[in-house]
Amino acid sequence: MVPTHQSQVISLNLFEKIIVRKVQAIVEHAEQQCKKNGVRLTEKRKHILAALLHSGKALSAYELVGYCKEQLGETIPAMSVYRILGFLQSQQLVHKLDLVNKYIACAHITCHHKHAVSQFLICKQCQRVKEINLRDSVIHSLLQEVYDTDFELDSPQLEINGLCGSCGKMK
Amino acid sequence: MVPTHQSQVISLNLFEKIIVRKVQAIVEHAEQQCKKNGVRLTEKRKHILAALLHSGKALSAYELVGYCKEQLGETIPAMSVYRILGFLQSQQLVHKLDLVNKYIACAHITCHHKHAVSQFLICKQCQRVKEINLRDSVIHSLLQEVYDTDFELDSPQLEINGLCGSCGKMK
DNA sequence: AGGCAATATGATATAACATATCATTCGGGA
DNA sequence: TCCCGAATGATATGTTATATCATATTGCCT
Repeated sequence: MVPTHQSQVISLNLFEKIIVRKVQAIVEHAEQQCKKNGVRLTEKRKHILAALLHSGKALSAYELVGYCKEQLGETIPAMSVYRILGFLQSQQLVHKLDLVNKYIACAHITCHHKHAVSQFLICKQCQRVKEINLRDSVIHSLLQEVYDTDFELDSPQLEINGLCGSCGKMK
Repeated sequence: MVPTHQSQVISLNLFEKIIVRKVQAIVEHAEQQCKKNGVRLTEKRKHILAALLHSGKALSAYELVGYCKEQLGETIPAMSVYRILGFLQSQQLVHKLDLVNKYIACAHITCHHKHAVSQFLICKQCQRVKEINLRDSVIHSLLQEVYDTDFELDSPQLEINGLCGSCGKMK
């Protein structure tokens, strides 16, 4: 069933409201975490984190500058964005994807358990990113094999290019 | 036993000669391969490939510009280096390491068997790179698990940061 | 050999990503 | 309230990469 234009608008608005509320909740959670760690999640930092959460995808530093300008009417210098991203990374609230030079909000901010190092599947078509945790057995054999070649890994963060389900189907 | 200065010099020269000869052999092999594929490995392209092989590590495009200038007395514009790197990648003679924005000669140019997609272990201290091939079983379970999350990988090229054996020992 | 088409390279400009450094402002405790 | 340290702003510059048009080289066909 194809929805009418009218119903699309309504459901998009609803959807948007739900997202905004979710983002707020996550940001507040992050703020508490920061307080616990003796650091501050300032307004600017909240804006950047919220922007990443809201966009739902990986953004470059300069894309974040644009996002803040357009969505929040706030001009944040690129230098500040980089500093803030650095801070958010130090708090594990954001991860950098070196494969595409973009930044993404951690998918596990509100998880209470200590979360493992993640693997990232990056869709090279729509740029959406899925943060997954491979099974321990896979990680373990990977680490073991790398260790056997006389290399030490600090962490099994992996970034892998591919096509997500929906882009794959469109081929 | 600590070698004398004199013997060090001699062995370094010897070592260097052996390396140079090896590089030549690999470049010639690459040239034959290219001919077979109906493309040309021009002088400039040979220089870039040889520079990568000779350095034994991953280099950025601009580092290659410097290398050619210093070692070969030849000034190649950065634009050309990028184009040549693109060509070499298309021929699988060079791989790009997105994690560090550098380029490395393929470790298997002279192998006759059709070679698999590789994994790269990148030492974040000395920048040396080890190109390995994980066991099929590991790759297979990795691919399977990614597939289960509704993602398609085009290739299991992995880039992993860590410390190589010798840098690890120095810690 | 001569000329044509395709390929390769040069030159120049500019975009995209990132850091260094010094100045200014903000926030919270004595 | 004043002071200190943390955060942000402003400016400059470094690094990585691509776009585009001009020139040169190569291989091929006649």
